[in-house]
Amino acid sequence: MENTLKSSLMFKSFSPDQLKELVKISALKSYDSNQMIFFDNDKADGFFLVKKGKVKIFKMSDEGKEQILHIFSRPEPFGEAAVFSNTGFPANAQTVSKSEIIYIPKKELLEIFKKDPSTAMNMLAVLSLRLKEFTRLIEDLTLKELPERLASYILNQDKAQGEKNRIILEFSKGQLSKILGTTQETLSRTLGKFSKAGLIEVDKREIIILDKDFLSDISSGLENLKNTDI
Amino acid sequence: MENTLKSSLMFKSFSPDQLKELVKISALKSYDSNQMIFFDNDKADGFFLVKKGKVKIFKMSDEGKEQILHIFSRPEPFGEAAVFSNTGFPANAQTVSKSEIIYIPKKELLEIFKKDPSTAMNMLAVLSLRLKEFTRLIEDLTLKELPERLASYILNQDKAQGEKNRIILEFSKGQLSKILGTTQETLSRTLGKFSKAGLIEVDKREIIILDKDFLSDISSGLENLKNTDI
DNA sequence: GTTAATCTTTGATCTGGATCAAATTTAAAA
DNA sequence: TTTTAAATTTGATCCAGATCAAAGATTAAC
Repeated sequence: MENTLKSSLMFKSFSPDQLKELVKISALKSYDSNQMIFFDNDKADGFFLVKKGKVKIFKMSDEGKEQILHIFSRPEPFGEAAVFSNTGFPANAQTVSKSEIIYIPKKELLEIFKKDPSTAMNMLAVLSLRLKEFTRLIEDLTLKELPERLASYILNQDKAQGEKNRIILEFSKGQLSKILGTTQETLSRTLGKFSKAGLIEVDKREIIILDKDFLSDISSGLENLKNTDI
Repeated sequence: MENTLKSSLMFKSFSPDQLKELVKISALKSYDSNQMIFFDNDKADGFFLVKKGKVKIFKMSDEGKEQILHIFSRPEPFGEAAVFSNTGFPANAQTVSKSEIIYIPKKELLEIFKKDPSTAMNMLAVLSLRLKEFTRLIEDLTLKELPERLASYILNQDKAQGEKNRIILEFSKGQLSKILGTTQETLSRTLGKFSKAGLIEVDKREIIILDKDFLSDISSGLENLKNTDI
């Protein structure tokens, strides 16, 4: 647990003693895959940190359509905003795989902030980055078309996985479609289009990048496949 | 200037002395209507607070399409996130009307935080609320249809303007369409549909609410005008 | 290894809202 | 007031992506 806490942006500056104290007030909980952690609007008495596994934060419409805001992995915190605004959680949280989650109660956290104001500054940085990320998400979802978003996703993922021109999708295509703000069917078709155009090769959860330049042009809106006669 | 600062969520707990000190480090600047305050990605050395007028925060695509994230008025702060994440501004800022803006430089602000940690807590609350708002914006833009968003907007605005069943639009319909994530033409048509269905009456920038219940049903997705033969 | 459950793909069709273009209306300037 | 510019409306058409339905492919369970 210490390792996870220490490696997080929030508590990275903690001394061994502070970490010990933090561990004392934290609780560790195991979750199966697809288990709900909290629901939109639930009262928030604390926040969470992923120790193991993956957690998706998402909104859901009455008709059951789902938009994923973010999928968190180790050692990212989630649910923090609700703690400081004294409101309910702003969205739903559910595991995407078997997970272990650290829970840090609000009351004790505020004590820590008092003792060590620099923690609050770290938290400000965390929230600011999150805000910036959401700004980009809004931009992507409202000003860009799906091929653009998909190409960006593939390239980002390639970078994150070590620029091997070959990525393994972290989650199912169904989940991915909900991150990209589309449906399973449309994602499937768009991947198909990319394949036929010779940009990628898809095999189950593996994607091999064949034409990075073109993919990059699509991701920045310079190119599209509309006039490509495939 | 003191009044604006004091009435903001961030500095509401400041003593007269603290306020005086804050005023000393702040700068006041006047802007014409439609003047840019900063651009997406600009380096951020401080943040802003609206003293007078209105400021829109927005993203813009290469093709010139624009999505408004928020329009701020007195005494709301904007551009704060960039200060704490040490990154550029996450979007563009431009006045929507003649405005007066208070500028608070980063370096001095951090000093204040050190002296008075409770300010940092206020800032955490501000950022958290903003985050929650963006979460709702993403939900609205991706999971709801335009009539739903428009009905919500009208009802919210009515509440904000004193529940008089009669609202005056704060800005042009062109701007409004960019808040609602659509185009001028489509907004015009949707307002027209609402009018024909007897829900509202539109006269220039004035909207009179005739059927609040139906409007409310539309805003929560319970109703739509698809089967209404108008 | 067979069966069942889950994911993914493919085909056919539909639709909300965008786009293009032109006419009106409203507001600002001279 | 008249002129000019800007904002808004209306009409015609188009399209990205959703939806519905069904077949195929993977994966997990027994």
